[in-house]
Amino acid sequence: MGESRSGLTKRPTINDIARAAGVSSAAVSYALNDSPGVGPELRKRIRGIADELGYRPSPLARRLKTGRSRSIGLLLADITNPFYTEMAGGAVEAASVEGYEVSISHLGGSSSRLVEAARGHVDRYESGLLLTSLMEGDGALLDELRAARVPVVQLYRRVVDQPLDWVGIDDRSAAEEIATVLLATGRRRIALLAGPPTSSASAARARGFRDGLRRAGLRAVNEPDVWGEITRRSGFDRATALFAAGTDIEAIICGNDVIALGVLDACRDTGRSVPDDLALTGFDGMEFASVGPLQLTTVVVPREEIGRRGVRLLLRRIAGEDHPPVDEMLPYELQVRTTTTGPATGTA
Amino acid sequence: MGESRSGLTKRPTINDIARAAGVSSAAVSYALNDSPGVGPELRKRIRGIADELGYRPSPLARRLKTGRSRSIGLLLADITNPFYTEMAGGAVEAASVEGYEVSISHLGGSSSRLVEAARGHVDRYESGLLLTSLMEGDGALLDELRAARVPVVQLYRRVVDQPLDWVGIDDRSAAEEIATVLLATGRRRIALLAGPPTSSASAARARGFRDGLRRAGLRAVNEPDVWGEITRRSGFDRATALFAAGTDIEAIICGNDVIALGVLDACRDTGRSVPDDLALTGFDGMEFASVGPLQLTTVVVPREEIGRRGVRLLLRRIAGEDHPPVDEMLPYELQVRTTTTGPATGTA
DNA sequence: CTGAAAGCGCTTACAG
DNA sequence: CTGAAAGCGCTTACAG
Repeated sequence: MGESRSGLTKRPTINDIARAAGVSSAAVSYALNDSPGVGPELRKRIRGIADELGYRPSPLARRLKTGRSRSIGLLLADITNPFYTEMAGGAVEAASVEGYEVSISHLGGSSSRLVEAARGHVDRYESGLLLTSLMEGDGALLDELRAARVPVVQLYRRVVDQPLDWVGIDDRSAAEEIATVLLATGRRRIALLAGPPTSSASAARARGFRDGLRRAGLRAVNEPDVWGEITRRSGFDRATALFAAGTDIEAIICGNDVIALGVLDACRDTGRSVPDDLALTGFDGMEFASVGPLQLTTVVVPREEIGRRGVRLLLRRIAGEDHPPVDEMLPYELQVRTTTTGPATGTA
Repeated sequence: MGESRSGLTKRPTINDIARAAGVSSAAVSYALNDSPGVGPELRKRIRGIADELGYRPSPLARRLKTGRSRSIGLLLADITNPFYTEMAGGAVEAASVEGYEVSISHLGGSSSRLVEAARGHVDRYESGLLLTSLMEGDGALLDELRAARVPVVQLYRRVVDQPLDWVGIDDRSAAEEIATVLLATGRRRIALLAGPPTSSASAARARGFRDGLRRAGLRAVNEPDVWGEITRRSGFDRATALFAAGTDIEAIICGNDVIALGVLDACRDTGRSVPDDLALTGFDGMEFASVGPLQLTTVVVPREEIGRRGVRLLLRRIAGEDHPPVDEMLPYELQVRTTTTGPATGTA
């Protein structure tokens, strides 16, 4: 201690204020934090000096000392995926209302970084975690977090049998509904391009699609090879393969809107028109599902609301509420648009 | 309420290891950080104990002590906007290669939070900042950061006259090119729906569009009211107004793809078909610019690469390189697609 | 009401 | 080569 250093941009600390005010640094801390321990006029004087010096508290020091923070972590597998960034937007908004900030990390598509990212948040004393894009294999991480008593909420995807809060929609029901809508147009020869079975959401949707078909006495023409990635590329490849195989298809049910985009690419390449030659359904209700000539029949998932609810659930856990795991199912909206209307080729 | 220490799960610290090994905590620090100060066999023993205890260093303590971090901050005005999240993806990737992490913050659309978010990164000893969505009015923040000697790189948008690194494309030239492509189809009565003039990118694009028109002896039919927001809503509203005013238009040049989406909505509502009734150009080259029947003529901005280059520029500054501000202009790609082809109504 | 002291978990000159 | 000590910037029992 003693001499002040002449750093180029040494920021003022609590000690600088204390020195200027002729009090202890503890008094400064009390004054700045509305804690008892200093009288009103001293408090005022200290605050004046703090303002004058342009003092900003060090969040690092505070966290280190208290072991707490008004901050939650949000893990994004791919920051480029609007499905999850919209949840993030809702989460940030809801958190900010409660005076929490959310620290977002992006795994760059490599799920092997999930564990290390989650630990990073814990190591920074984040008070809870919002987890997205969970896969079946992530149970070990959830076990670890639970053992460490870190509050966690699963957003949309989940790991089965984990006693942890979750918020999402009833994927199975929604999927059954959209299949039913499609069947009502008379199409019978239907292919199914689902997501990966390791995603709880994709699995539930596939179950619903199949339930819907079964109730009409049908099964997808490409059973059991219905699983794949939820990328545009995968949709394109799988649709192209179906077309090339000469399978006579009247409709394709897609596990999500992005897959449907890939199918549309394949239709364009093969000169098929939608819905005349081929009907199509998506899932998610992304913004691009409705642009100009393209009007995809889909299920609108309330993504922002999922983010907001996730935060609220998490904050209750952070506050110490102790109750059995909550499953929060939000309402969804079925959007029936032009990719399933228009002339049906089938006769039902 | 009150303080609930996560007591149950006390994480091991350097001191626990020291105690277990019968050495000082300093020795542990040396051993774990490859610093000299401990012999090889002691080092090995200490590491063994650390592993055994499941030790993870506290990033907070380290930052606080050293005042440094291998972490950079990335500010996103809106995490929901794919134009910028793709830059973020590139940035995270490039940073990770160099052993840096990037801490992403989202301002929820409120640019008043920009200053506070930027300060937050600085307060956390982030070693540099990647700034996006900068507007003309953000000069004061940049001044402050420069005074504080915080390395900064501007991504895409910039504030004029700021002696700071920047990476982007030549918006003016690209805009002139796309206007020229449109003019080559014979359309003469053209409207311009630009972004806000306070965005350096929107302004440069507008300049380029106008240059292109001027070279053909034309000006936009809606001059000088060409400015607006870069939202789908704004595109819809502005196009609807033009249509309602009965202005005879053969084409609309849009400041970006999202605006073009709104124009497409308006075309759909008014029964106009693209490009027969109305030609259309976008800008950005977003993924949704090319889905099935919609094939928008646009300029593809290398978004990921901008993120990567931004990181590299920033890391050089962090490493202490001292040279005049760099303007890094990346190549772009003109995508001429169906919204400008097809029957021209004009005669050139 | 007030202040001195200890300590969060590290790193790093500095002596031995 | 080794370890003791100081300190990063805070907070919070604790004693006066």
